[in-house]
Amino acid sequence: MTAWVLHVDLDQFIAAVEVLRHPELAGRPVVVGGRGDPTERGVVSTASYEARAFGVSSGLPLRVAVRRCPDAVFLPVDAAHYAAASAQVMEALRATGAVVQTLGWDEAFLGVDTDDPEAYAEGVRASVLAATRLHCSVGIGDNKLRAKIATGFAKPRGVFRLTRDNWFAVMADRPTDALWGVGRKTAKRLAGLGIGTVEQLARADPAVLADRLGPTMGPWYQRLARGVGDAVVDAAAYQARSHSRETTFQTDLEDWSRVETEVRRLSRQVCRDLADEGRPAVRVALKVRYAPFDTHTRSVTLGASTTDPALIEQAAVGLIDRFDHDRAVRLLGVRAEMAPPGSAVGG
DNA sequence: TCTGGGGTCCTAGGACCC
DNA sequence: TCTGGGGTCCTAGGACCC
Repeated sequence: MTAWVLHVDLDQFIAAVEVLRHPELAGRPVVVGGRGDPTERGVVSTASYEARAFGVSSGLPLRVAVRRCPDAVFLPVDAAHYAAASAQVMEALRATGAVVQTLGWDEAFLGVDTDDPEAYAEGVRASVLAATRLHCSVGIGDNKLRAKIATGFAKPRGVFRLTRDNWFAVMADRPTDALWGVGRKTAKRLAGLGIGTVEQLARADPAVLADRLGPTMGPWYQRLARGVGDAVVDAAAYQARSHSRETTFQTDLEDWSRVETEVRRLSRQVCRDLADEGRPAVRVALKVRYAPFDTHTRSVTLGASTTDPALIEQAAVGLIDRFDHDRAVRLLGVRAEMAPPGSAVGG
């Protein structure tokens, strides 16, 4: 028996869940995002494969999506409904006997011991489908990084194995942003160093990477390029380090008395999230995005950790003074950082 | 870009202390 | 004042992920 890491990713999860409760939408382009109104500010959360064929993908502004695919059905995000569907999926995964570490609504790592990981992966796909009527793809790896990247090659409705044996055969000539953890900005910086592919990053001078990308990040990017990563799947319940609530206004706020009203509202929402976990805040931050899209944050460490909503709200409101009241506001956000679990509680 | 909302982690400068 | 060196905390911003 060999230990394997499997990465399970639901296919077009949010769109698929919506089609389950609106069967008449099957086969049509479906776009889920914002409040479901493509004339509003908002972006695409998930597009069905039929919509993706028109160039609609996650993160695209709804106003662009409707231009690219005028016949798409636009639906609002229903977070509670997706969370319920997600819980069913995760339960089906645990029922296979694997150690399950969730990664958001629609992804999980599975730790399994088996001599036939492909058979196990197909069993997972069948179990999830039977329990939820949802399709998923499964990446098989000798660590989390490789399993996660493998899933991209498995989609849709498939299985793919990526290990040290075929890592460079599969990845060597791909762009650096094919790696999990390298995004657009880092890929551009690497390109500036003459590093365009995974193989070039794997072979790059470690001293140059450390000097240009930082003593921690430089070596880490090189480990990514070599497919090196940890293989520990941890089923312990996820403990958030912070909670936040933010709102983009459909029309920019010019009236700063309105800003205070909204900050108080967001603070109370955050406090409810904290209360649900029974954990105190140690720090409060206020985020302001001025029109058109200029974002700033101000924060304060609380004198003592607290669960008192009045104190948290007061801290958030107090931060308003540290912003430019002559500018119009596109977005407001309030975030509370929590004491690490198990630490002493003051106040 | 017409650019959401919920998170995590790293970096870097300044304050402060010994 | 011509003002060292190291450690830690606080803060703001950036990058990335789903």
